[in-house]
Amino acid sequence: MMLAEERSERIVRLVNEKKSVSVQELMEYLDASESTIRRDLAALDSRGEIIKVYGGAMAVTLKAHDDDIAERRILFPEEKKRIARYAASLVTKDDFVYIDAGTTTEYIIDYLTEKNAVFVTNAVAHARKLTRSGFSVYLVGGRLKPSTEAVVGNSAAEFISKYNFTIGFWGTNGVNRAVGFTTPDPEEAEIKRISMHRCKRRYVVTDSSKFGAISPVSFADFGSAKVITEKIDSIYSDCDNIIAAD
Amino acid sequence: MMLAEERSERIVRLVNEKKSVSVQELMEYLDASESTIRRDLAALDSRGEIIKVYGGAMAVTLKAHDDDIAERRILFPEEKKRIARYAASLVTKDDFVYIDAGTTTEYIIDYLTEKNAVFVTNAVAHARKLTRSGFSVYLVGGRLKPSTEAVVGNSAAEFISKYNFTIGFWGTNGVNRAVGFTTPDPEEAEIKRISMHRCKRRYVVTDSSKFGAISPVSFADFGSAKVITEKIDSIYSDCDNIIAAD
DNA sequence: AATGAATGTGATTGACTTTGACTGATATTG
DNA sequence: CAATATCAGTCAAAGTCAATCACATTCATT
Repeated sequence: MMLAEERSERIVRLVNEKKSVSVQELMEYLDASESTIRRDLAALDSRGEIIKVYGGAMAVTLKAHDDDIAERRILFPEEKKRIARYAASLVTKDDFVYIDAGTTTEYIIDYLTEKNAVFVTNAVAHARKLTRSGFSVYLVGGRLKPSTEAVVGNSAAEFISKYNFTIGFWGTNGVNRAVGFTTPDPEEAEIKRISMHRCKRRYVVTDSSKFGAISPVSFADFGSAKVITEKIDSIYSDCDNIIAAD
Repeated sequence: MMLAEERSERIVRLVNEKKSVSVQELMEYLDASESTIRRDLAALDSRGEIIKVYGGAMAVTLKAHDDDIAERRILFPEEKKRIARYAASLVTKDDFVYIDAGTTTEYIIDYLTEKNAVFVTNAVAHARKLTRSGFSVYLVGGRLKPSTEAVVGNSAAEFISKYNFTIGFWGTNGVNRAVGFTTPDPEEAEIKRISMHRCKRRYVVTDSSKFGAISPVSFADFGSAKVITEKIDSIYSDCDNIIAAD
């Protein structure tokens, strides 16, 4: 029988590799009972090493908010990866890049190739990932929000205001023609708003399910950024700022 | 019968090869009793050569901390924990606390109890640990240094300069009467220097092995902070700024 | 040689932890 | 709304633990 500690480590490694994994898969792979796997997942989740979701677990990713049920499902994130790959391809050698906290934006990092670009982010996880991949990273300073481990607040806003980004990527919980881009958390919205103001080429990355949705706080007008998504809803087919990632 | 020393060596070698090993396996392989294996594991764990876990032991996965691998070996948890416990007890309700990057300072977090205090740190790991324990945390903004995942550089210095700390804790690689406190990295030294200037009650936490040592860059005079250590070297017994943690 | 202090060992113990099966509650799907 | 899957909780059995004890060996002192 495997040591409990070793089992936990393997779960974390597996979850991080595959991004999401089901309880069933873990049972087979680690040859342990459902109860044991569930207990492990609960413990790892409470330590913040993984995120438990219905049916299994996902890698730790900073998401806009935990109340978004769709985000908390196990989903094979093919769409997100496609979106991320396209977004990453937009970064060029001399860019000074802002990357917002969030799941979709995190995937972008996996596809970045331009080692000369300089990156700024307010997400602790993104910063670590970037620096481990050998990119030059600046972390935004300020209050650390416990639920998402993103940096927010006055200090953060002030910090960002010093920079002028050439390109930036933001996540969103809602894309709506009338109210623009929206998110549930006022503090994160404020950071998004300010960072967008300081940026020349603005991209909102989102899967198509967010089209039409409205979350409590708006952080930008619909026309103020290009939207990268996986397929364009017919209702929005006349918009020239929506890009379908192939 | 095998020599105790040889048995220990074999355990370490086995653990490092296999990454994890159970007590049962070791009993068979070394033909020793459970009691003996357990005693060996306890000793090796306290020396930091392996990590004891429920059911057996795992290899020490040394994380990339450029300078203090040696430190981790010489003197493992007990002394550091004692130092950390004492340091943590100094934090009171209304404190605005700076915590420097480093292993010893990280241990302090485990013993903090004062939930009303506010914390600032330039170490990503410390910030996450603090926020998960329910403390209010501000992360210093600036360039993320890959090797230590600490925030350094101009931006960081400027960020820190906005604050006035009531109490702060710093690690060091050398404590020397003549040259003061020293560390190998110029950038981290700069951050230490600036954060100390902005702080009223300054504490350097260090194990006694660092006394007398000199590292490349000085960041503070010997007299400018109180030193918390586990035992006072006789050569320094006349100093009134050294505290032995009980 | 005899003594006894110091150390290393293995057996035994009761306390504690982990595990897998089971169960009724809750969530998801068609 | 019914069928199915997943969930958290409880339980007994198995496994693991630290503490203690008795015994053997070593080694310095008498």
